[in-house]
Amino acid sequence: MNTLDERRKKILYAIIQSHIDLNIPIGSFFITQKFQVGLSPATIRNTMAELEKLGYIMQPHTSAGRVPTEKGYRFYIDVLLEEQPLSLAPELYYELSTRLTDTEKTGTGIIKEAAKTLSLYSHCLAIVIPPKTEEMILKRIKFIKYEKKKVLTVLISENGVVYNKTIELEKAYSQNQLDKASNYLNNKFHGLSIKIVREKIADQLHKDKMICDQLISILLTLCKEISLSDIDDFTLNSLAGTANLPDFATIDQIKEILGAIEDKQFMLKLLNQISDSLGIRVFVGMEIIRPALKELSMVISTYKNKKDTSGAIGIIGPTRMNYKKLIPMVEYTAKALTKMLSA
Amino acid sequence: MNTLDERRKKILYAIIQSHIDLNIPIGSFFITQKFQVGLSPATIRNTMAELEKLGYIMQPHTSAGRVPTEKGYRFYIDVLLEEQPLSLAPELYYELSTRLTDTEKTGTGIIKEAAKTLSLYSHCLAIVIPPKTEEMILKRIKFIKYEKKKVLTVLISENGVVYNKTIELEKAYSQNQLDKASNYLNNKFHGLSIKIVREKIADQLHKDKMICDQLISILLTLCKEISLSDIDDFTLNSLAGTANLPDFATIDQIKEILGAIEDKQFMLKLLNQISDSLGIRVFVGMEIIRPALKELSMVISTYKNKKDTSGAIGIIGPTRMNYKKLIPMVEYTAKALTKMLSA
DNA sequence: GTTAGCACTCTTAACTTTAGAGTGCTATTA
DNA sequence: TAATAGCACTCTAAAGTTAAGAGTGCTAAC
Repeated sequence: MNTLDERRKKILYAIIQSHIDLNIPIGSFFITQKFQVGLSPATIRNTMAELEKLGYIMQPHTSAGRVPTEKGYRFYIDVLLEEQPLSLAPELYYELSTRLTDTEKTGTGIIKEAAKTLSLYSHCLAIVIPPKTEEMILKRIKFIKYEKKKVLTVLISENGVVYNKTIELEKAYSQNQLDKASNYLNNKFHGLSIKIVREKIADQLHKDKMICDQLISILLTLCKEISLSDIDDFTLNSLAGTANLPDFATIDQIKEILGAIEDKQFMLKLLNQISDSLGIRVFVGMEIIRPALKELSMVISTYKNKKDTSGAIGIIGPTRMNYKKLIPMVEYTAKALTKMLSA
Repeated sequence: MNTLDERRKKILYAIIQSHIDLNIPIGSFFITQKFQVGLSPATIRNTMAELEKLGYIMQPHTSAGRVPTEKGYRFYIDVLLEEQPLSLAPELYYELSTRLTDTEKTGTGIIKEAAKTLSLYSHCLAIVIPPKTEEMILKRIKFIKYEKKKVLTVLISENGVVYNKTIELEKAYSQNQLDKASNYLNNKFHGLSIKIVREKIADQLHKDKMICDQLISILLTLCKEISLSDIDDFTLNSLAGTANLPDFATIDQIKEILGAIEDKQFMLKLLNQISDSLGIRVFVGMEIIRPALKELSMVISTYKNKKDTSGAIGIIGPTRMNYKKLIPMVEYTAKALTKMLSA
């Protein structure tokens, strides 16, 4: 796929870079002016015709310059940008380090702050997916009774992310019994993930003579109920928290984005898809995800915690976004977040 | 102010109602067709000229029909709509009652659900302001230690709204001490508001010999720290949760709205302003609040709990929104919410 | 292989035209 | 005297026209 000779690469790069900067179709004459390529417009035109035949660029209409196709952007990101070192806007260093440290925030707060900062500097919509609850490492768990059979579960993960979930039990338990249950869990399962806890709990319970029957049933119910279902709140928060809504998108597109993000299934699928390929990932033209998101791209990276599985943080912007600047930006933010969360 | 004779009222009503329905300037001929007013276009034109002189309507340009001014809308809402019974769209009855009851949600969940439903049926942006933490009635309070000096405070209000707040104490306490503190608070102050608790705590403490010194300092710190500062999350959630973004607003306006809503000060001011005048309140042309919100209006109502002070729920939409339908809608939603929360 | 020259295409902006909606004024009617 | 018909007038919005310019592809020359 990356079988383009040097001249073609050079010209393709010039076209895409110029189009990203100026948001206009790029003509042959323009390139001779902006880039010292040592060729005449006519020659460039020939090469452009070839690139067009290969599917990297296209003409909006017969007498216009060329704009990159999705294939073109893909090549630009995968091949052309790889060949040159990407530099990070230095403002972000300072901003992220101060924003993420000076607050005495919980893990959740840090993650949100990172998203806000990212949005501010990228001028895109920032999105965050929190670490999977399933694989979250338990630091503390507490059950608080607040109605006959209703119990509020508070989970605190290793890195300070707090989850609340109300669950309804089959029968009423006293706060005292609930405290026993949470103490038991805290002692036995501290430092393990919910997933593991659920798997081990049956084994453990009947070995441990000290546990009364009620406790068993409480614990089983609890572990069944604690699931991924609270993911949505969190993601949306981080999105809307970004005050500067994108200039690039139409209202319909924003609707579509919000719709997609409200869709839990979608977010989970996305997270799975990217957490396989650790590190940064760029989606060009998101129509695979939703048809209406054709002209949008997403740059997203996983972040990790001390032991937990990763969440994801990234941005959504126009397909012609400034990848050169934004890819390192997302990358750095994810790294900074990882560092802060595992500190 | 409401000194318009019957004919003028009738014609003003016809203009505003038609303009709301069709979003076009309304001409004299149109009115004779749509309303059986028993007058000729010429007569109506005369009346229109008078109404224009009085400032209730205006012409976008010389040869156009008339559109309502803000003063016109104000009059329409305060006088004209008062004179006729407003009816509630019946779908909402069913929808709200099922949505708010069938879920085994906490108070927070109920409030959010109400906002979502409201947004869905009004096609506007729904906003919610949660009840003031200060005056929230305590049902349960719990402190969970999760780092040396860091404590997660979980408050559950009378109506099931859950608040989390991380606080940092001056010295480290054991979970055991914290449990004592929360038990003490639960016993002594159950059913009172945070505000009252704070006021009474000093008195109570030195009377009660059973309390050790550490506990006193914990409690004082806690009550100092628990403030209104967590309001923002909640409001934003409820806003963004509404999937259908408004068709009416420009991107700039949406930005502005989000900006305003992120502004804690603004929300608090707004809440205070409306909670004085219990019940529903309509803001026409919100440029008082933010200049960029000139063409937007807000219909907002307070809702209450068993004993708590009220929060607010409402919608933001175009100035030419369908008040006739939306005012009772917001009103009913607020009432339904009040009912559910105090059940 | 590269380039200059040139005819050709197509878009965009500016200007012109036209139809029609709605008005205000005046004279007329009940 | 209040209501109305008639009419000239104004202004907008849509459609049509024109002209400039940007960029191309092709061909012939270097």
